[in-house]
Amino acid sequence: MLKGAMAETVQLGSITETTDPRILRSRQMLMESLFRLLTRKEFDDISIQEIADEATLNRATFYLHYPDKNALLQAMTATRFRDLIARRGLSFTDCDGALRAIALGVCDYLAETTGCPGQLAKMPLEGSIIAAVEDIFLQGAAHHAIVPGTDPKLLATTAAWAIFGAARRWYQTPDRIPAEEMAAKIEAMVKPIFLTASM
Amino acid sequence: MLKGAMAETVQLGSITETTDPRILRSRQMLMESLFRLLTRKEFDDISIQEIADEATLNRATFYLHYPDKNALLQAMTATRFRDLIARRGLSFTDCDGALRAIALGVCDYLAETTGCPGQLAKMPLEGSIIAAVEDIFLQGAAHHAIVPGTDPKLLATTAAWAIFGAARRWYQTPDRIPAEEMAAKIEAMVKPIFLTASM
DNA sequence: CAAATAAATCGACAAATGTCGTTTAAGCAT
DNA sequence: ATGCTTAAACGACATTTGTCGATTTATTTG
Repeated sequence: MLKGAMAETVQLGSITETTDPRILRSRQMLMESLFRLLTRKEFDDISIQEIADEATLNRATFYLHYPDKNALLQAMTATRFRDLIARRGLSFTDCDGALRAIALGVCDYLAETTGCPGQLAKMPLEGSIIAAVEDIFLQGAAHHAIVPGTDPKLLATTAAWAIFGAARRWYQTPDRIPAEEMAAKIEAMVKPIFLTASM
Repeated sequence: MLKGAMAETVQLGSITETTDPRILRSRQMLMESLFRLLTRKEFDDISIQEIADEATLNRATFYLHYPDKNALLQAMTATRFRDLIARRGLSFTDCDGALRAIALGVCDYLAETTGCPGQLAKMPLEGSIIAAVEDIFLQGAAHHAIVPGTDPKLLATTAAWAIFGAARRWYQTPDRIPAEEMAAKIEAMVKPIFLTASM
């Protein structure tokens, strides 16, 4: 898979900020197209041609922005999840109960976006959601006194994976408890990770 | 993607045990083929035809057992990781330091199996390794006094994701600390999850 | 405004994917 | 040993994928 120039910018890793309205517009339309199609069909049954058609873009244009379907799903998920968090004004700067609020955000996102719980297994959302949660933690870490021997990145990663894993299990459970209740449980489990001393 | 009969048994979820030597043989050969090919090429660059050829099986036979390449990778990873753990005789029944040993197992598995750290990002190993770790925890839970309000499954899932996430970060880090050292860190972070009271 | 830059379109291509119906042969039960 | 069951092989098919080169069109810069 030779990855091509891909419109100058890269999706994962360090992003060369783009202002070009054409690029922004194309990517946005692709993400919205996929989202719309997902309400009707399963991810696996959606072809890149369909996504391009729905976005009124040429198929080749798709490949100019994303290497494959998964990358688009990834990008879409990251964007939508970040928006959800942003709408709720979570930044971990207002540190109180932020952990619970983030957990709740993940639960809600899974519940409102993913159609069928069984389908979740196939979708590679992990990367995007986990990365977003990780980022929030890291932002928060900047506002805290840094415990000497501790690696904030490792803590953020570990906590993010723990939260996502727990939320995922919750969502896949047949008869779920309320999201709020689950968020409280997650908070209780994950909080101690951050209190890890002597590392 | 109509999933077809798939040789009577299913990969994920409840597995209808098979004794038929033909089935066992085919699956084993496919897993070994993929492993061998992975030492030479990247996962993305391996076609199903190649896997089938390497296994001296027909391509159609592949689809009799796995819906796609990812499912095979998943199965292969689960099998190999379980073997690694089994070779080390880890069962969490010998509870002391088992958590650290499992963390070490995950680190070692990633390091010895995955070729390039950057490639890891694309591979959906999560499901398989995490599921295996989860199982080990659940086995262990059976040997412990069950704390009333606690859900062992949730704890197992959360801890498993935390461990995998941490190990994954470690493996992707350019200049890694020794695996043993990392395992100790992971143990320190994850242990408190199991001590969560009042859930 | 005009020229340079770069994104989007178009058509085409070889390759890979996923699925079928049919045939061959291995495993299993009586 | 005989026959039933079912896995594996085979060949074929329509579709999707990923990539190209060439062209058109939109944006930015000077």
